[in-house]
Amino acid sequence: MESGLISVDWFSGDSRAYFLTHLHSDHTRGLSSSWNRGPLFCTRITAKLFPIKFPGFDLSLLRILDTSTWHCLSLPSPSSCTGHMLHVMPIDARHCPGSVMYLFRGEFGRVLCTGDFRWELTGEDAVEPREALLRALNGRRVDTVYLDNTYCHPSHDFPARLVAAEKVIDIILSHPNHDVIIGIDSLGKEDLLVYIAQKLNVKIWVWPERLQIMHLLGFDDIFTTRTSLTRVRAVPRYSFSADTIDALNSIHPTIGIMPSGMPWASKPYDKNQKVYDCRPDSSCSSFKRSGNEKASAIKPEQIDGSVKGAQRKLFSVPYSDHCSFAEIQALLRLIRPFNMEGIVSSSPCYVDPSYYSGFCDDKTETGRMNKEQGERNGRPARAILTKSSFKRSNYSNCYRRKEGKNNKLGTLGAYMSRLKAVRRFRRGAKIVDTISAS
DNA sequence: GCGATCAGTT
DNA sequence: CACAACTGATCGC
Repeated sequence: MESGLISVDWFSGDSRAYFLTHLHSDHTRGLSSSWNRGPLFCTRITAKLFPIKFPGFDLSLLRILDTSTWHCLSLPSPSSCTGHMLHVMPIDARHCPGSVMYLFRGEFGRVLCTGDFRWELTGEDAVEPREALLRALNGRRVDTVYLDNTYCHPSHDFPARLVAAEKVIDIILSHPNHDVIIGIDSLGKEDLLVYIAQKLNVKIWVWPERLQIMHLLGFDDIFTTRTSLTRVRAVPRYSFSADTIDALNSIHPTIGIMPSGMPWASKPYDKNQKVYDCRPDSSCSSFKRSGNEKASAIKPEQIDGSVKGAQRKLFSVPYSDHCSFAEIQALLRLIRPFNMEGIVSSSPCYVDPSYYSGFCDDKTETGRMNKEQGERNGRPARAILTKSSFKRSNYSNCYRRKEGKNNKLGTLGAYMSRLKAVRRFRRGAKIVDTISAS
């Protein structure tokens, strides 16, 4: 007999409590305006944005948690009359407004669910999350981390966002008479836009729904929906293409800036090369390395010969709201997890994070499995994280801690026994508590 | 109408 | 090339 205790970014199953890391749609699968399965924990900012994403949602279900402090929760046990006591600390994930990681402490040990996150090594804002995590762990290790492994590969090497933002400023300044279109999503990249507004002393146009979000986030004077007030406009990324730029250029000279994409991903791994090429003629989505174009450059005409003109006006800047490989390593050095699970496994170069990061103990099942699997398959991937098998199965014991009390985590005989995470259908984890009620 | 799924888009 | 985050079509109920 088993049922769920807590779920993170997973809203379909039956759990005692639900935790949401942030409001991007790939983390809210199963949530809807009519959702009412139980208490839903999130940050104050996420709660504030909830009615926009889910109009009519029963807000009395929301439980707001402050970041960087421990919260003690008593949850009814899924399968026994005794309650479960657990502690949770939300830690600013620096991914998008309201985003957090959750550090849980309970009979199951210490579990960190990162959600999507960025872990920049420099900058004022990076200090508090790091210190909160250090304080919370107090020298202890994390038993299991569910990791945002989006860019968990040595080839994913890109700068801090402030550096990328400076690139954007350079691009705009070198086109003083152009209109500027920046592709963004419904949440995230606000810091970039604010930076542009302040550095260049301009307002920034956003579409009406986005203005509403900006106001909820407390940005009152920077954004506008009046096109006449500014030459800089942020538009929905999915409505933004080379064709759009072409069309706009028939009216007025316009450049486009994509603060994401992943131009750095096409760069072959080479630790001696660190080139961030934002020139338009290196194409909007390719990475040309001086002196060795053959290796990685995708010529504009290879992408679409018909829009070569527009390609020259489209700039890709490596402004990422996910960790670089180095940042993932930095986090892992800090938490020294016994086990880890990636929450994303869609990239073909992707694999289990521990394969590249080298942070799972070789002693652990996870670490050993990865290495064996990698060698067997000739490519470093672990079977349980592949697309086909990842969808609907249970992976009992796949990440059970090997050291300690013979897998027994806690005195009630509770085992952390199952991870469910789904690839692009959802990026969440259900932590299921199995009580061996004999 | 509603959730689940799939096929697209930048 | 393909990512994250998104829209839209289709399905069964």
